[in-house]
Amino acid sequence: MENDKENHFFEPHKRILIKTPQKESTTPNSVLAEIQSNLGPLTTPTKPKEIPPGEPWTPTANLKMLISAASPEIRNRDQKRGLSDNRSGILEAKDCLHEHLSGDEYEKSQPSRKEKSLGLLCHKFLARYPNYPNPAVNNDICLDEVAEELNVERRRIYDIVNVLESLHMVSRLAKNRYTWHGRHNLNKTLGTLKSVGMENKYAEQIMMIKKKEYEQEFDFNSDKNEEAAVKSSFGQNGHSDMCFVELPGVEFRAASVNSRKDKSLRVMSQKFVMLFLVSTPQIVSLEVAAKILIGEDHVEDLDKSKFKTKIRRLYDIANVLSSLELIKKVHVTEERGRKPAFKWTGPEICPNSTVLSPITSFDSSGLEPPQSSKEQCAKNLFSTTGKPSFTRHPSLIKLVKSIENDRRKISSAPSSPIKTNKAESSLKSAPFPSKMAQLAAICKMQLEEQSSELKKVKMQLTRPTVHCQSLDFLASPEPNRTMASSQTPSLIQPLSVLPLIHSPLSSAVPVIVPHAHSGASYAIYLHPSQAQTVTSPNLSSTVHTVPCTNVTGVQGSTENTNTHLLPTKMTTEKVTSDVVKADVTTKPGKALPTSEGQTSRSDEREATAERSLKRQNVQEDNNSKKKLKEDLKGLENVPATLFPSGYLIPLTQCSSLGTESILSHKENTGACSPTNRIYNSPITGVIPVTTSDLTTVNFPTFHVTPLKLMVSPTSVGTVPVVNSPSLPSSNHSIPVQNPSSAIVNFTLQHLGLISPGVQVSANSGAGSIPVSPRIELVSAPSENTGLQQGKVTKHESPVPGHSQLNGQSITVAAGQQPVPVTPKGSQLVSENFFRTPGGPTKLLASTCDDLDGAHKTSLGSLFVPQRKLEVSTEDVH
DNA sequence: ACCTCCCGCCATGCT
DNA sequence: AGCATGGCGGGAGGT
Repeated sequence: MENDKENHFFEPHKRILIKTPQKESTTPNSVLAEIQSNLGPLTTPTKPKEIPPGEPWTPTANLKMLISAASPEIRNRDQKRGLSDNRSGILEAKDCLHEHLSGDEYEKSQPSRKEKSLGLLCHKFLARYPNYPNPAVNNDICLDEVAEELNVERRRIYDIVNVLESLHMVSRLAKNRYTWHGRHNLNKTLGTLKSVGMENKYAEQIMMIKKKEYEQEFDFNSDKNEEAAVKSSFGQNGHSDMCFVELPGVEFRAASVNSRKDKSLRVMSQKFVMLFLVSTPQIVSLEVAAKILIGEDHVEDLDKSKFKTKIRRLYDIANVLSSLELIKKVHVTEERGRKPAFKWTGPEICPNSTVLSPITSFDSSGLEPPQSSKEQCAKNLFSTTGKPSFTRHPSLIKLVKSIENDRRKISSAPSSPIKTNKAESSLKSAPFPSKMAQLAAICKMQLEEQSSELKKVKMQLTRPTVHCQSLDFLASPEPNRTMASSQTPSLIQPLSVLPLIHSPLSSAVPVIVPHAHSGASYAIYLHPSQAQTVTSPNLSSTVHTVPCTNVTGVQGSTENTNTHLLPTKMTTEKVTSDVVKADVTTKPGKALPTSEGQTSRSDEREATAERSLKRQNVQEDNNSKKKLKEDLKGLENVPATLFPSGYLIPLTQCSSLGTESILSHKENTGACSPTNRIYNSPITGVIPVTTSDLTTVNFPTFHVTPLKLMVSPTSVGTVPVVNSPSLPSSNHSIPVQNPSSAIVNFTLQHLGLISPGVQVSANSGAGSIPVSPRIELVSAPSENTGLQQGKVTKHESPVPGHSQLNGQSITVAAGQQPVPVTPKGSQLVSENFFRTPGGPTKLLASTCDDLDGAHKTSLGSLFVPQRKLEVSTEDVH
């Protein structure tokens, strides 16, 4: 397989035409082997649709089918034979088939349903391309060819590609053509998604739903409160729509494509992934996922049909994700019964962070010609192309300038798809010692920054919410608690709260986000509503998360790290890039409710904006926009694009390289990410924590309690200790920490598993986790394994053995997995590559809030009521 | 009987 | 108009 992949490398697309006998294809993947410079006509060949079975003249078709059904290897072999024989070979092919099968059998031989499963198809698809494609090579994918080669309808290929696209493993080049990026961007993408998920408070939503269920079981207040809560959690508005989250450098190039509004499968896929990334146990049941996904759209109509449809779609997505080895099917056994669920087996990810890019960031500036701001937005802002110019912006000013430049570039940049190079970048990346180290460093930096920021925050009163980065610059104050906020609000008021905004600045909603993280700066417009929401006074919550801790402590050697380390100051100085964070754009206020779109491409953004406007009356936009603009100006010249509500708009920026650079910027911004997060969430009822506290430790704010959950006093008391934020990522050492500890305690107590007095603590500081934690972790072994596998192995084997776990049941409470695994080792490299391929691409949206997300996440985890779930892993397929 | 989810109709929207 | 996309849900295979 591997070999094949590599081979494919060069020949991403090759089509196998029946006509052509490709003897040559001796290579295992003969199919792939051919490289056709020409892809076939753009027009799609007719669907391969199945050939009517049995038709005499279509033996080949049958053959194909059979082959496709067969394992790739077999397939190849057969092909070789059959094909080699040649066209006439058709007969032979038949013969071959027939060898094993006689007439009836022959029919039977037709692929069974399973053989046609999307998962299997996806494996075949993935087998065609290397996990880490050489950017230098042609990695184009011709959908028609693939469909033909795999003997499936093109429709099915879309299903696969859409999911891959959601992970930025492929990007659309043009009509029928996609570019294969493999896993180079995966970690980054996942980091971004995690950040976005945090922003959206998915963890909270999950908790809400679980809680609800839990309550129902017990007949607590079940109905009333729960539903209300749930709805509320989803957003008062009704929901937050998320836009497709794009990464810099990986955007949709084809304008046409972009335009499509739906993308639902893509968006669903991203959301689904977010759920895993954000939830503590990292196990998400289809039911919960469907509810959340539906909820966003329409909480109210949970009609059955809709639910069923959603589930169907989730299965489709899950099959692809399973093929990618990012998730694995398991069953969660609750009192009610067994429910299908999936467990994340992919790499652990730090919010945004991800791997840093190596040090240098590139300036995008100059690259592209200016365009109108709209265009920029629309097209996305980041241009990837850039060359690597390093931009360290010591000061904001510089950032601003750079941003402007970027902006120009962007604007100017044609939408045309372009990819550029990148090989070099990859090379560059190579130098870095280890991604891990970098990551670790990053994490540290972030943490430090966060702490520092928190302090600052204390000082300051409030700040606009803008998610992220910008805050730093702006300065903001609030501690945030994202977590707290999330919890509280979510439960009660759900997301509506958004971010916030206390600060004076806040009034002016628009904020520019320097985008430190992403690298690109975004302008965000808040909806009036948001603003309102935001306003809540709140306190602080404390939590700050440490996103990346998990990274294992390794320090990064990278420069970045150092910079990050610099504590403080939000400022710009940190050159390094952080991670991924930047990429994601979040919605400003986003919280769930309102609007939401996070990042999206410009197009989407616009669309989203429109939607939101429609939904809500747009009123505010103008004002907010104006404000924003003003703010922006004030900040810098940076031109901001306006978008209605809550979207982040990238102001400028960098190309993929830029991304990194962007990151650096972000960093500059200051650890913003963490900080920002904090700020962002406005939490309502959260327990205020002093900043200092925050800085010091993560306090999870456990405010959670407010939730309707019934938290016992004791639990509450405990809560403070725990801090969620840190947990998630950090922890290796202390897995237990989870934010959820409080929850756990709560749960355990209720369950009677533990005495009230006992609580599981997850103190961040202490880190130690007492007994109960273990419980939570129980599942870990398997998980870890999975994770590791995923990370490490990813390359080739498409499917690492999942099966081991089969049948095992694990109790999971809520813990995250502490997997030490380094987050993507490949990242560095990949990023580089990334850039290359995507070169010119622009990012659409980037989200900032990683940090916030982290907090949220942790919060979310806290809540999770799952008291105990038994998870049985089974291999699927 | 339920879980999965394949299949392909048909709407949508770009060319 | 034609074609590329992909939403959607009927209904069948698997257990």
